Amino acid sequence: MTNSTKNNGVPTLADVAQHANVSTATVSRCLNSPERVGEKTRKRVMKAVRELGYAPNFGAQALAARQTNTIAAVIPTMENAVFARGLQAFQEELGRHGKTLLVASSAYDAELEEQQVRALVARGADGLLLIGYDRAPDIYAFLAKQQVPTLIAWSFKPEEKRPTVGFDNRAAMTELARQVIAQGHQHIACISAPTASNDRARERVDGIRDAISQAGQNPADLVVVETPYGIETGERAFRQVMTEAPQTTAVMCVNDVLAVGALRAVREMGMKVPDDLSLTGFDDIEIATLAEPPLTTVHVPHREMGRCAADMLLQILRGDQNGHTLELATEIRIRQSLGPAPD
Amino acid sequence: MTNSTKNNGVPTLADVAQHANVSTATVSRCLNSPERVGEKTRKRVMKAVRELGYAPNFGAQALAARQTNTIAAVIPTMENAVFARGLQAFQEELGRHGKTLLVASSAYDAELEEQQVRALVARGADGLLLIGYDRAPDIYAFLAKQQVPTLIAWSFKPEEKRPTVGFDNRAAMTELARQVIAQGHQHIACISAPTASNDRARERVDGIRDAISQAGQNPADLVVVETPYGIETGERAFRQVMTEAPQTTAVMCVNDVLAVGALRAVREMGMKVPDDLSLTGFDDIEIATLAEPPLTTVHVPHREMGRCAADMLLQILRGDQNGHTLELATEIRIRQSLGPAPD
DNA sequence: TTGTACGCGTTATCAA
DNA sequence: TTGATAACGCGTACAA
Repeated sequence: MTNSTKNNGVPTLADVAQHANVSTATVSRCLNSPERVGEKTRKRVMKAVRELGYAPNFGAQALAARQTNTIAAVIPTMENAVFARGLQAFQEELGRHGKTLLVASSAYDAELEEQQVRALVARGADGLLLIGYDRAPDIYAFLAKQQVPTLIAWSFKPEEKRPTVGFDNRAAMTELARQVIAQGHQHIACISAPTASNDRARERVDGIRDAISQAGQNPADLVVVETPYGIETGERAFRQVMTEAPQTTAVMCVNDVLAVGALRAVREMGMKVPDDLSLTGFDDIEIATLAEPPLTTVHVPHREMGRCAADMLLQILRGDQNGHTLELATEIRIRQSLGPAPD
Repeated sequence: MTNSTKNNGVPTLADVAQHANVSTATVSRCLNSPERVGEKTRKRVMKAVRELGYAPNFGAQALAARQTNTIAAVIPTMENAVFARGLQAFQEELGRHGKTLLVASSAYDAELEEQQVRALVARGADGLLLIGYDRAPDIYAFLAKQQVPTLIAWSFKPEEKRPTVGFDNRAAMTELARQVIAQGHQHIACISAPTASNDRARERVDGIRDAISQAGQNPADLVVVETPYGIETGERAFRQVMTEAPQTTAVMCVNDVLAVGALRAVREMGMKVPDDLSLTGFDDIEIATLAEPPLTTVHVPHREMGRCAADMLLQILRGDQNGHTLELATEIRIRQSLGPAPD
């Protein structure tokens, strides 16, 4: 009985070896370090590989080689264009280096994220990409114990020492808020994603407060409405803002999608942007320029972040001991949704 | 020397077994079929698992169990919201059943797709999700040989017998084109993605031709400009359309993103939609309603498709021999970008 | 209910 | 340059 017959018809190394009249070791070498095999032998082996349609068994390979060439990422959701973009670039760069991407999404749920991390590590991920710093300490402990190199993206706090590629959410939002204040707005409100386990959102809100302080006003006065991600939720949140703080003249949203939702609500309520009310977003995804009027927002280099994340993680896996922290620059994009405060 | 010391400090089944004073078999059973283990023993074992931070070694598990619990998908790009959405739903449903998603994107490149498929299969994917029917026959042959259950999504042709979940691109577009023609448009043009290895795009274009035929006109007269995916490319394509066929009064795009690009070009050229020119899209993603004016388009249930795809693939993996073909309904969404033909 | 022992398909070490 | 063979960590018949 040939091996082939046993293994469901899927050819194994042994089958190839038999077919080419060499040992399994030689076949393995042909595939992994061809230069260490004689020209003639190699040709014969490769022919056998093709003829049998051989592909290595992943489990066996992973077990013996102690690595999977697989990198995992846990993101909040692929439906958010910022993550889709970043991940696309991340994957492309990984692919160039022979690595495969394993993805899971947490739906912005901390507990689910923990499950996903464990699942992906169990699936043999050689490295891991996570979004933002916020998570339970035991996740970090688990990753340390399992020795899974982990890179944090989308956040950057100078005082954090974990390997990171991201931008300073707080500083970026402060800068944007300054511009809003410079337009004479005294009553600013904020629509935010839930900040409980999302340092990106929290930092952005705090960034607004920083600017308010710097302008000599009381940051505690900032009206903040938290709501899950989505256009519709942004719409509802805006109505809530205007109920709680009808004197508001500028609404700063922590992302473009919420801002577009708010924009809709503004229209439905019969007001004009920016004449009656100014609006800002964050991320600078396509809908920011498509919106009517186009959104003032913070441009974030998502693709570059994805690409850099891949490079850095690869470097860490290679054992490079350089400082693995990279801060990317953001840029304020002033567009028509921001105007002077009405009298 | 304990096993633990050998294995880089990462705990193995044997470590847990020793820690809990049972055999490795018992630990394995605790994890995979807890009901076959005594209450007390199980508690002790699970405690050891937690204390040691044990996670099963993927390679070993895959090798022994002969399956990876991993499903792979190759999509054109995650940056296209339709795939991001579908894949998100696909992943959520898989997660509910303990499966992990492996993704790769082909950047709409047939050759790259082939590489990705081979890579993912080599990574031990238990099943595969592909977009559309079009691909080289040897890919299908390879998948058959490797016995990897494969499901096609985003397309549905009644005559194809491969497991499929999708919609009839051609019929949907025909229906939309009928509505355009009903508005009096005699000179229709089309902006399409490259049709060479993309049956979805090709079918949509052919759908327009069908409607033209049915209206008693010559389908060969349809002006078609092909261009890669993107807003900017849509813009350029529109200019080309108006150069080649200035008499055009309606431009049908094979997706919303191209349509939004065209919409921009229309504006820049000083024309009005829909007064001077009508425009349609396909997919009904968010930008379709955000555009000014909102786009007439074909609504596609992307999330449902993703969810169904997961269910069907899971069913196939389980060995269910039912007919694995599901046609989803699309729906025309008439919005303001479509108006009567100008005189 | 629990334990023993073998097999899974590779890689890597060592010798030839 | 090539071959024999021992890991690799887990699942699972089979035995107890």
